[in-house]
Order: sequence, then C-alpha cells, then structure tokens
Amino acid sequence: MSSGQVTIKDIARQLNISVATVSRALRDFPDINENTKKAVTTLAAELDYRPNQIAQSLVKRRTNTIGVVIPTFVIPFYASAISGIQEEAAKANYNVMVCQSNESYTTEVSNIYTLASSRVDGLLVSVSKETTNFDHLQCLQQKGIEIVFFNRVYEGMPVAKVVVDDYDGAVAATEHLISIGRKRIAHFCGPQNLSISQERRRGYVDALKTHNLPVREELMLSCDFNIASGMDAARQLLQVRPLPDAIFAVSDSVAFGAMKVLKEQGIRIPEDIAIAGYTDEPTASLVDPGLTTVAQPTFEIGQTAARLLFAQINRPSKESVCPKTVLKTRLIIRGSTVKNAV
Amino acid sequence: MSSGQVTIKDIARQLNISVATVSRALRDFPDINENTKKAVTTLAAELDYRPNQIAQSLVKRRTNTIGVVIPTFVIPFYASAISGIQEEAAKANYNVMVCQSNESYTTEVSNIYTLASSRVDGLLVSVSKETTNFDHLQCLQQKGIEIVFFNRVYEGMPVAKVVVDDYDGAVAATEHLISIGRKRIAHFCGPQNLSISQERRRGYVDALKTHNLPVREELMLSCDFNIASGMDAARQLLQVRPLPDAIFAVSDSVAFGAMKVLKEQGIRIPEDIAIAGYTDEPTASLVDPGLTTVAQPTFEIGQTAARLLFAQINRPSKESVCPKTVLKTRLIIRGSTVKNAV
DNA sequence: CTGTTAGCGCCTTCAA
DNA sequence: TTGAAGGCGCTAACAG
Repeated sequence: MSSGQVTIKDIARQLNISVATVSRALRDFPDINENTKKAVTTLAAELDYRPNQIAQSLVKRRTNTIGVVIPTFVIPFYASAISGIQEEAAKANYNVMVCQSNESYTTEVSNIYTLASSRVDGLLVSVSKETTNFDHLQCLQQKGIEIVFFNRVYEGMPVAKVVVDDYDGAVAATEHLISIGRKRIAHFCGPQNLSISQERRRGYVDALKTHNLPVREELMLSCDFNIASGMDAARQLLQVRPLPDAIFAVSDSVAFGAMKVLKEQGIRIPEDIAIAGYTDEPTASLVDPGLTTVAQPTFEIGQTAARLLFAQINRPSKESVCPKTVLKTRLIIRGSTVKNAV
Repeated sequence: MSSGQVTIKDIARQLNISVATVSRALRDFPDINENTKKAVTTLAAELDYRPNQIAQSLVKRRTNTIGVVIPTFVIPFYASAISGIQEEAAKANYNVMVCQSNESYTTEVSNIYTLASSRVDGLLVSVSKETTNFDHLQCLQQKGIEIVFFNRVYEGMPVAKVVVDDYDGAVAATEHLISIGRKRIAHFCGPQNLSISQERRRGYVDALKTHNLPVREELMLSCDFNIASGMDAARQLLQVRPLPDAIFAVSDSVAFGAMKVLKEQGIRIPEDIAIAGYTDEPTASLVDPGLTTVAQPTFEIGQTAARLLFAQINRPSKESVCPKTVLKTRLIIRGSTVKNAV
C-alpha cells in the first residue's frame, strides 16, 4: 500500500492467503469457499479496494478504452455525438479518450499515435478537413486496432462507417427551395475533400438538374464549417449579379453567418433570399427567422458508431465486418424559407 | 510480437542485446554506445515501435492521464472549456478522459470511480447540479489523486479552484438593467446548491439593494441550465402582475428560452422586457435581438484549471497548494437591453 | 478449494 | 557500456 492505493497484496497479507485466492474471490469464481469469499469482499470494501485497471490491461492485453478523434468539440454536432458515444461506452463498460484535431492533419496524426500508445482497443474517427492521406489510420488497423468512422468518413478503408444520407438531405433541402419558387439558388460548399461536403453538393447539383435549373459556378462558394466562413461567403455572394434568391449552406453555422450578413445589409429573409442549413443545431430554432435545415440524428450517430466499434472489438473471428450505416435526415421547415412557418 | 504490437523484446532479440539496453537506448541514456543506440533507434523506427504506455504506467505508477468530469458536453461552456483543457494537456503530454454526469449525482460518483480505476493522475471536476455530498471526491484525494475544481466548485475541499467572479458579473448585469431605467427586474436563478447560482443571485440581490430597489420573491424563479427551463420560467413569470420590465437569467440558454416565450407572446424585447444572460455563448450574438450577457473566458478557464492540475501533480513536496483563481467577466451589451446596440 | 509459478511490457537496481 | 534479476498489480495455468 505504498502509493495510497490498496492492492490485492494488501488484502492477501491481512487475510493470510495468497493473492491468487483474493483475485478469484474478488472476481466471484465458482470454486471458492464461501467464507474466504466473504472475508475478502468485506475487507476489500473496508479498505475501499479498487482494482488497478492498468495492471489488468497489461495482463488482458486490452484496456477497455476507446479513443475518439473529432475535428473540434465546439461544433454542436460533435458535442452531441460524443454524448451518444459516452452513453454507449458507459453501458458497455468502456472508457473514452477524446482528442480534437482542430481541423489540422498534423494534429490528427499526433492524436492517433497518442491514442495508440495508450493502447486503446478501438478508435472512433471523424477526420479533419485537411486529411487526404490515411496512412496513420491504416497503420493502426494493421496493428489490430479496430476503427469505425463516423460523419466524416474515408471510403477507402474496409471498416464500419456511420453517416447520414447527405445526398438525400441535400436534395430535400434544395427541392424545398425550388418548391417555394426560388430559381437562383446558391450553395455554400464545405471543404471538398470531405465526403459529406461532396455529397451535399452533389445533392444540390442533381436537384437543380432534375428541375431543369442551370448549375452556375458563380453561385457555389467554398466554406469551412463555421460562422465566420459563412459571413465571408455571404459577402462574396452579394457581389454577384443578379442576386441569388436562396442559399443552401453546408452547415447551420455557415447559414448563421450568412443570415447575419444579409440582415446587416437589410436583405429580407426569406422574402429576398431564403436560407437553408444542415444539422439542426439547437441554435437553429432560436435565430430569427428560424432556420430551415436538414436535421441529423447527432446523438444516434455517436451511439451507433460506438455500438459498431464494440461489436467489432468483441467479434470472435478477426474477419472484420464493415457495414456502412446510413441514417436518415429530416427536413425541418422554419421561417428562413417560409414566412409563416414556426 | 504476438498481438501485432512491437515490444522492446522484439528489438532486443533481433539485435541480440538485452531489453535493458534497448530500453536505455530508446530513452537516450548518456552512457550508451553510440552504435548500439543508433542500431536500436533505426530498428525501432523500421518496426514502427511504440512504447506501451500501459506497461510504463504500471512501473512508473503514473498514467499521464487526467480525468475530466463535467455535467454535459452540450452546454457550450463545457465544449469550450474542454478545448482549453485539451490544449494544455497536449502541451504537457497528458491524455484526457472525459465523462459527463448528465447532471446526475449517481452518475457523477460512478464516473469518478471509473476514472480512479483507470488510475488517472488527477481530476478536473465541475459538479452536477444534484451534488451536495462530496465523499467520493474527498476519498480520492486521500488516495493521492489530485483534484482541481472549475466553474462549479465545492468550497469545502482544500484544492485549487478556477472560477469567474460570478458575483461581480451578476452585479454588472443587474446594474446595467437598472441603468437603463428598469425597476422590476426578475431573476431566473440556477440550482441553488451550486455556488455559481448562489453567487449570481447574490450579485443580483445586492445590486437591487444598492440602488434601493425592492427585492421581490415573486420575481425570482428557479431554473436549470437549459432552454426548456427558461421557457417554463418565462411562462410562469408572465402570470405575475404587474409584469416585470427586465429579466436577468443565470445562463444564456435560460435567456434564450425566455426570449422565445416572450416573442411568442408578442412582448417586445427590450422595450417591454429587457433580457440579460450569462456566458456569451456563440448563439448570443446570433439571436434577434442579440443577447446582452456577461462573457466568461470559457477556453481560458479550462486552460487554467488544467495548468493548475499539472502543476499540482508534478509538485515535489506533497503539501498541496490550493489557490482560488478568479477570472474576470465582461459585460457585453446587445439589443436585448439596448435598442440600438450591435 | 487454494497456493505456486510464470508472465503481461517496461524500468531500475546491482554487478560485471 | 551492458546484462541479469526483480518488480509494478494482476491474471492464468498447473498442481495439489
């Protein structure tokens, strides 16, 4: 009991039995004398003994800890997804180590190796906007660390993935804008090496084509996933003539930024320009007018990803199953596109 | 190399030297032959050797991991604070395990014990709204696990604490409302066993007294830290006659909820009722009108708490230093109290 | 039912 | 400059 922490040795010594017996008693083995078992458990409780997970991990060669790598905590999508992950982890008796890449490829690589050193049993990954090389992940996979992608996935790896139907949501949003009579619909695209950005853009383009609307390059502006970026894009868009009559933004934050600029310029939403976003962050129902957006099941995405990871970790055969789980989105119509909506 | 992970044993075998030498070479010991050192490091790189932190932790009796317990990820305050914590941790070469209590005392206790089992070197804690018993934390402290409280602290323990001057911020907000001529100022209080709630309420009460305004019980309503709770309180408040002319909410979310209800009721903000919040979440500048609020340095709170924890962990003498760091707030005036503000 | 032995991967004496 | 031995706290055969 050197370090202030009680060990099975302490219990064994005080009870004059071997550590093996203590270990078994504590783990409730069948062939253990009821009396010794009781003696051990009571003393353990008395001493407030807590098994040293570190030692257990070393023996068992598994830590019951998973790593999570996300771009940033401050995107509400991730805050919610992590909640879902945590909930599943607690149920399955796993610990969670979360790292944020801050959208930097270098940081992401470093995160991954840190987590690998900690010998996490598996990894839940949503890649940074910069990531185009996936060696760091492939390398870990080869070492037997299970990986599941969520939201920002890399199709090139044979692992499970959890996404929403980004294409479908984008089509729905764009068609909604078309259905309210908009003809010059702009799109604020996300970073183009991310599949979510590509898919949302593809949905936008296809919806326009389906309805025989021209696809104009000057109405497609590049953005990051934040408010400032949405403001920049909006300012840029307002230089274009004729003005667009709608914007479909790759994310709610981008849409919020756009709304801010439009309001400053005295442009009416939705009369002059209608706006739609993506995700349905809590803020979407608070801004004025409320933001029409494609709702994502953020919490459920986290839960699902975690569940798949645990299943994969505990799969007896090492042949990996790599389903792509595609969750549904739901278009929520608010005042930013329809005057009298909620 | 059974588990797919390279160990120093593998390196030793291939180089025909002892593991001790490998271990020393890898750690760049002074009295090691240059050639063996080079041989070891190159082979290690070739094999992509990663030291097993678990094994190291067991020997060193420290994990270089800290635990963080927060009420919930989805309060933007915590998302930002965790970012600050992460940043400091990365710098100091620490890992972070985050758990959320979901505002439940039972879950918090369970989180704490899980983290203790993982042998974290220290703990950053923001208690749940239900927590009134602190045995679980005192117990860990006695076992030599360092603790630092942030935001929601417990004054009764001799450990470092990081807070903002909640009282001061509340006074500033309330006096601002008074300065714009409001006389019937309501307060939506937070859970009263949290010091932040108490302090903000105390600031509100004292400001009223200082300005010879009556303190009316019927204008002080209890809330949790979320939108729904703010909506409930607002509905309740609207039953009171005469109506109040201002609301000081314990948090931005509560204020957002209140704004929503007031707008639905056709009550003008700020003309009929002015509103102020606390924290300055990103959403505060997006709602319409913008929310006047007491800005907190959320990221810095996380950073500071982490820094203090690392200092405490690495302090040679075991006598613990327990300063209370009080960071400054800043009143940000927006349209919810002053018509022509930004 | 229980004790002994060995080992997880690494570090740290103590000798050589 | 290097190796051998022991141990961190725990689990897992193998005996008895």
